Amino acid sequence: MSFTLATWNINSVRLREPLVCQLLEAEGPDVLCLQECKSPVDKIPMERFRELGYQHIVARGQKGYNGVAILSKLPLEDAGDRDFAQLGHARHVAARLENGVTIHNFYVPAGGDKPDREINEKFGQKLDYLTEMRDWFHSERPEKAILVGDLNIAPREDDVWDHKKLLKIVSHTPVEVEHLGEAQEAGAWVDVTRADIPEGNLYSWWSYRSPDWNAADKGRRLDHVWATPDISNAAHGSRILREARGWEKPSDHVPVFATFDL
DNA sequence: ATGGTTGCTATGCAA
Repeated sequence: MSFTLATWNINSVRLREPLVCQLLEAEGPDVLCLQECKSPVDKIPMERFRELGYQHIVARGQKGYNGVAILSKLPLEDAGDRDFAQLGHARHVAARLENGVTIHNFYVPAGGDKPDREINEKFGQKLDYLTEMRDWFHSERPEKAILVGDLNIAPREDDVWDHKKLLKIVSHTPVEVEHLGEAQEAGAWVDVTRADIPEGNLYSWWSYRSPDWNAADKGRRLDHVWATPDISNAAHGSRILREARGWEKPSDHVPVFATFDL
């Protein structure tokens, strides 16, 4: 059995319902994980998604902020959620496919502007969120699992447009990279995208504030696909749909894909 | 050091 999965920070699922449909029609992933839906679950426009064959939907939402959803052609069951760092935010949901694979969909806190928890509470919350992810994976020891989402950290030098310029910019500071690395290690998660594409710069996000995103290309790889070692060898075909950043009324993030042969 | 843009929702906050 083979299935293709995509992850996309959609930055309002209601505003961008047409773009979600465009992606589902053009690419037809078996599973699409969305973040920043910015919608209560009962206001997610599910009808069009269902018409396109995505009959199975698991979501967590809140008004205006955060929100995660998993749209699937394949049957899946809700596998719960966790409120890491007790923020009361809809930032995680899990679902289980019939083949026993668990999919974790994450939206890690962005962390505010200043990379200093003494003066910026949000940065501390981001680090705490990652620490609690680490502790949970350490106790849980995930198996046959895939973790995707907007992790709001670009860990490698070639995950950003200028490593040195970004060392003090939230999303690429050493302390964040270290926290993310500990969470990854605790679950023995394999970075599927980088296992597939080990060389070269990779970005999944370009700021709205950069006037000519394509020419300037000041991107970061904030969106990730991880898998546990028991299934990571089954992953291939990773790609990042850069062109989606140029679509009409785009999200600032683009979809990241991987295929699993299981 | 600062501002640049977008979305939600009605004013500033979060990203």
